[in-house]
Amino acid sequence: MPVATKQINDRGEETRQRLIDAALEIFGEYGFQGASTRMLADKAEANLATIPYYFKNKAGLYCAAAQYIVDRIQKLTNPLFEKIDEAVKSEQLGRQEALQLLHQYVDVFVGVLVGLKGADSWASFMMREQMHPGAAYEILYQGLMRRTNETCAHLLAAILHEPADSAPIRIRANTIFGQILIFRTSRIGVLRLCGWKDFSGEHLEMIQTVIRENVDRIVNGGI
Amino acid sequence: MPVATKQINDRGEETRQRLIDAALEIFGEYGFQGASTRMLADKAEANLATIPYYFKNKAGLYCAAAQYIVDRIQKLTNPLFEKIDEAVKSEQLGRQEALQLLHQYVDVFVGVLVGLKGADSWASFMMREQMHPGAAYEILYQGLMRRTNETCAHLLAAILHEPADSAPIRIRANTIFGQILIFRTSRIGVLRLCGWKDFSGEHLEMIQTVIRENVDRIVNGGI
DNA sequence: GTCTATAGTCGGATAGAC
DNA sequence: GTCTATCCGACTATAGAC
Repeated sequence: MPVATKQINDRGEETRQRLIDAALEIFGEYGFQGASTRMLADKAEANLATIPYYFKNKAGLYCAAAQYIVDRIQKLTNPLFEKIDEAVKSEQLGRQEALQLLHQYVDVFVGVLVGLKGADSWASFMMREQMHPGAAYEILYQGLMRRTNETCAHLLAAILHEPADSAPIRIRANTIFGQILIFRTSRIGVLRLCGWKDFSGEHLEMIQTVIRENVDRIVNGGI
Repeated sequence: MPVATKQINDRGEETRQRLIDAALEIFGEYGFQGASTRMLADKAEANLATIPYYFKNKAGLYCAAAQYIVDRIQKLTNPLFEKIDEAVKSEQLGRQEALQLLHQYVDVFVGVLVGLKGADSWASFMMREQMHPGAAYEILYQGLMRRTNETCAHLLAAILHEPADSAPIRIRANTIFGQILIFRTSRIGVLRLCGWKDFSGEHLEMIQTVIRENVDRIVNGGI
């Protein structure tokens, strides 16, 4: 490929990526309807007409942003998911090993949901779609939520000796995830209640420790 | 007061209330920016100009809707809050009694957050403000969140013999609330994962039972 | 207290130059 | 691939009749 062509392509790819970065922030803050194409283009330092050029329309950019979130989070969670899948499939998953994997599950999601810097807009984006499914809901559900829940359910099933798709296991998987999620969905309120400025360092560790303890107690009470 | 005057006032009050009802639904679904005054007026079957007349502007209606949510939820939670406050102040709050009150706390909030019909728009409204505080945040925080968290913290403090404002207690109070909240914030996803159509009857009872069990195990593990 | 009419602004999308 | 210019519809808020 000639150098000139490659440079042109790269310039286009950069503009495309700047639009997605801007979309995450702007859609995250104002929602689909609240965000205007002018805000998006300004934030990306791109021309207004580049949005229909690269993404067909505003909704196309919205879906591209959702897919970007899915890809980025999958990179953080997939190593653990694959490890757990393998352990579950091997059918030799002991109680202690499963509990240890559950601890890692908690750690990974506390890291991603509570600790990850710059994930505020990702979280807003996802929670909006959860509360009011729109064009990007299916992308997020299929790409993230389903596997996240099923992985936790499989671990609980191994520990509590119940089928992974039974209602009590599904519910309990959600109560575990909910203990982490609240520090994201109610982040500002929780920080204020605790008198903290952010969830960093020791605060993050405390949250992790408490939730790990809770999880231990929840699954051990069911012996 | 002459009958004629009263009738006029009532008609005005009715219009005002219809606007607030519409505001809860429309703002809940589309957010502040996504909702248009035309949608609001149409839904309320009121004239467009009644919005600035009664609430000064769109933001005024938004805040009035927030205050309405606070008032309605307080009516559902205050009886329990007052009972708990009294028990805590009496300084004779035993472990068993505190645990029983904690069960009632779970039941009330599962009822309000998960089971309450027509609360979808209330929840959307509140979660939006949580994620991106706007004009109504202070109304919701002072009116609902603060007391909800503090009440749970006081009960945990009585059971675990720690100060109510210590970080571990505050965190644990949030992990308990988070177990309930997820069934609201991720309602659609959870229903889909469980293969349910709604959270009614036996499903609601199962959620309540699992969370109660979890709470028992969490606080009893800390002996 | 409610209505119509309208002013003034901002929205998404497109056409066509470069 | 990026830009300017522009169309046209939708928006909030107000003025003034009833």
